Amino acid sequence: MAEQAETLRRTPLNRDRILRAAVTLADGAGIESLSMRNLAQELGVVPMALYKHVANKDELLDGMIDVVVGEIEPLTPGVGWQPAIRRRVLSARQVLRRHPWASLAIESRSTATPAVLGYLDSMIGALRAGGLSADLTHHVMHAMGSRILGFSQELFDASRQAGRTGPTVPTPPAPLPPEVAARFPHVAEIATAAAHDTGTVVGAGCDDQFEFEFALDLLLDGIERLRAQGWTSTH
Amino acid sequence: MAEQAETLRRTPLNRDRILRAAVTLADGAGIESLSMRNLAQELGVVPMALYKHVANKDELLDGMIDVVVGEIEPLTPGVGWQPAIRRRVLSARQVLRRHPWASLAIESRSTATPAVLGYLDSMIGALRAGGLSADLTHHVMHAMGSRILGFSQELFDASRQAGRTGPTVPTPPAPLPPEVAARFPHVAEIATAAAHDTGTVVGAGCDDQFEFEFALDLLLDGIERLRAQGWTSTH
DNA sequence: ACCTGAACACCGTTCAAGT
DNA sequence: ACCTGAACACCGTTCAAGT
Repeated sequence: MAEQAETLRRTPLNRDRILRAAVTLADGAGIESLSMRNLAQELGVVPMALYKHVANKDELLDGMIDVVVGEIEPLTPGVGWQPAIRRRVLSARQVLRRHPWASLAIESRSTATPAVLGYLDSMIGALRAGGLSADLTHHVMHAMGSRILGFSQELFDASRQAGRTGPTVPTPPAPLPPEVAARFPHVAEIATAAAHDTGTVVGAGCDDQFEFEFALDLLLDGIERLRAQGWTSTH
Repeated sequence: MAEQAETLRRTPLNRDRILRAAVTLADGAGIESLSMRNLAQELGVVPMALYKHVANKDELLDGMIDVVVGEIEPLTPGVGWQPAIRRRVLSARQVLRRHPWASLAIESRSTATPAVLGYLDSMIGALRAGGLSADLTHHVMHAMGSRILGFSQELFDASRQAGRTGPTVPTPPAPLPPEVAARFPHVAEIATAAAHDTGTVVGAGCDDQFEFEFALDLLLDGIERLRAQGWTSTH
């Protein structure tokens, strides 16, 4: 990283270079290490130089989110709405797993950037083209929520832990301590009964591919059923 | 608030009083106003005095989350698993709407506190008592995700905005600007086609009761269908 | 006109001095 | 032993001084 800053020191600073460096820094050292001062140091530049290209830290985060959203694969043409949405959401999930800080950053923002709006626009277009009414599509977009961008809000998500370096260092499974298991027997039963490869219900590695696809298909199948029934909201 | 600090100044400091004051401060002034220094001032106490009762700010936040979770109504006995879960999740939603900072705080934590574990334990118990296998229950808990605690992760949630004072000051509807509508026609169609009482798909007030219940019932109905089919995971 | 060091108004937390 | 002021190591951002 030091030699990276070295080689880049004399190439002129611009918004794109700042955003890419910020994403790399957040990926590697965690979002809590991303300060204007740290980022400037990484770029071999005085902190105030950043403010020529981004108005403030919020705008920096918006730009970082747009970089991430730009990595999501475009929609596959020529397939039904359900596989089209399914593939793209799973692509978004792969991207979000490469940038573990991004989901929390997106949630904290609450204002849509142009890149995010463009992403949503194409998703809505795919649903409409698949025969869903505007009314149903509206509710479906709500019901899918953050899953549209490839992340479900699990109650306890190991990738959210501070200082995590992402999928290159998989979090070790956290076994349920005996005193916890005794106090919360139902949690314990569930944790052991269906424990898959690397985790437990309260431990790490549980937001894995299977759980995500289970929830995704539960939603997509329910939506397809509503579409086939010609469902409309009554209010 | 000043006179509140006045009357409480001489009553001895304890963990409970700190947590309640912290929740009130976060409710009223927003989570970004909750600093150890501000909280101490609100309690008429020197900042360092807090550290006698909470180890650090993270533990303070854990305690605040437990206060909030403690406000959720217990399970209704004597009804089927579906209405039981439904009622409690909707109760949790009411609670979370009183404390808009809580959902983001819960998401950022990632380690379960005893109160949260107790809540999850009783929910799992209700599902198991309703005839769901341990295997299905495990996946269901994942699929429900944060919705179990009464909040869905909407892509854009107005209540997440900094400085919001909660449901007492409802956020005004944000109409879609014409240039945005022109650039993202599908978003515009959805926003206008199914716009309900106070909002648009990218504006405020969209995470309303209807959308939440729509998604909740989509999941609960899908789950009931799996249960009736005797669904088991194949992996 | 551009760049940048110092400064401002904050943080959470440590630590040593005072009682 | 307890309490607490000052201090430390940070923040994001403003602003004025230097080129």
